[in-house]
Amino acid sequence: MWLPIQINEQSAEPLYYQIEVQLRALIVSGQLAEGTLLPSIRELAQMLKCSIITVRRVYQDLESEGLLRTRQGTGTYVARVEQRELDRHRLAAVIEAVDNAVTAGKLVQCTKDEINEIFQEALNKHYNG
Amino acid sequence: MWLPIQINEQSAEPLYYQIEVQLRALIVSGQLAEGTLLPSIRELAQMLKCSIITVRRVYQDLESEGLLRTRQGTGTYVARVEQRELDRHRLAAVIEAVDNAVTAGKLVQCTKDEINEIFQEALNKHYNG
Amino acid sequence: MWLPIQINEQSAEPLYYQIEVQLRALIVSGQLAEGTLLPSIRELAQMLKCSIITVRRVYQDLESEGLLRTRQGTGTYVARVEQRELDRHRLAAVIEAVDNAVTAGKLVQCTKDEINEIFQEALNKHYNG
Amino acid sequence: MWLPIQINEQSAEPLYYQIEVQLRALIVSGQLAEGTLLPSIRELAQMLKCSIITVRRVYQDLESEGLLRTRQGTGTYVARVEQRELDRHRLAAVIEAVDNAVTAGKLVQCTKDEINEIFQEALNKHYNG
DNA sequence: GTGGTCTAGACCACC
DNA sequence: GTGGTCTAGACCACG
Repeated sequence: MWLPIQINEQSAEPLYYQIEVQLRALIVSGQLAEGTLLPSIRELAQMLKCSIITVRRVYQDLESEGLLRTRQGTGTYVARVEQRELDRHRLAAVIEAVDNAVTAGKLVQCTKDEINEIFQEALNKHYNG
Repeated sequence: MWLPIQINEQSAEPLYYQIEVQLRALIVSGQLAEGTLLPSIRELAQMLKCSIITVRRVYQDLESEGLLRTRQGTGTYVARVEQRELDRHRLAAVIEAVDNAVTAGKLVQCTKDEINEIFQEALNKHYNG
Repeated sequence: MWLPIQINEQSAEPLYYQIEVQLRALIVSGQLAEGTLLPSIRELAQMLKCSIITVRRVYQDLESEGLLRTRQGTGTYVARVEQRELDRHRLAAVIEAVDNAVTAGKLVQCTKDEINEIFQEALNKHYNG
Repeated sequence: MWLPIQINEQSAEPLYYQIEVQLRALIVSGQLAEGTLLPSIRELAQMLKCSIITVRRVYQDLESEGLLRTRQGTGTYVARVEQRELDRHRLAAVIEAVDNAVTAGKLVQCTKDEINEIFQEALNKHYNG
């Protein structure tokens, strides 16, 4: 089984965190359906060329968030989560990132229009580019 | 001399980083004019209730960015920076934060409208709230 | 032949252990009489939708406790056990679980009354609810 | 700084779990007040004669439960938690253990009186013994 | 000094 | 085969 997860060696972000963010996104956006069996820890470690321990941490963190479910001897599955909870998870990270951006703008005394312009530019770059 | 810098103990961001961001914003947005004498390292550390080491790091970082200038025995001043350079600095952090937010949105497959709505909400919260 | 054994997929307890506890309870409480022929390993595995290995482990464990007896080619039977031995088995698990509960209460400095109240509530929930 | 934590080498319970249970109990029962600085990871590892990693896991788990707060370079503190939340934490483990005990009793068809008797015995043993 | 990340590798329990 | 625990040790970031 293959997962669309990219690791950026250059990034300052910890390895485990990069993986976590992307795997969480796959789950909460419904690209990995409830009940899906994920690759084993060893497999994913090999795929991502990182240590078993790093993958273990990812699975463990997401399990403690209630998004994954592991059973010894069986494997790791996408957990059953209420739709409402899923939506909350899905938008939480976005809302926080947007809030950070606006806060950064206010800090350097951007006007509402000024920051909105920057935002529309970014939006066009990502969605039309 | 007082500086409008707030430290958030709860935040996961390192102390030095929180201070750096805010002090940089004060400079590049013109709230601290060229030539202004900043508090001494010891004074600022006392004001912010943090370690001297932390403040030293902030001053050093901003000096290496060319925003501050330290004179032996006199103190630390806001450096002379070209207006063009200043503008670049001013918007750089905002642009990056905005880009992060849009990237986060794309990761969980938000539509352009969906993320725009979140953004307008944040904008209203911060500017009209 | 049907056995009233429930598997809880959500529980952290290993599969084999859940089955063992319930099957043991059926025997020591007399709900499965001495000499009763149990389902074959394959049958029970099918009934419980679990692995044959898991059921084999259960039968082996209970046989080594002297509660089951396997005859080559015939099947697995409830063994002959002295009444005294049966009673000991029957209460052993309960006594241990109760002891754990009281220990947990002491750990967080519950008073005798406090923990007794919790216990009476649980008792009412299970027996009158 | 000393912490009243006992490790049972013989127990089947994982090391990290034994430590977690006891440290959590110290916090939620108020024996470690809000804001208390805990021993450093290295210190506690030495005190308990276990690996640094084991202690790290304990601190990390309790932090993700919101009971601890760590800051790099500073140390690990008892977090600020609402009293209501604290009470919930405090009794949750007890309620669960008591429920398990009653369930175990029902499984072997104990009467209400029978299990109550076992419970009162345990209570007397622990509190008057 | 503190905690945070990542590694390699051993051994056990479960299915 | 699977995940779970525990170890030792290196290196980095923060204060």
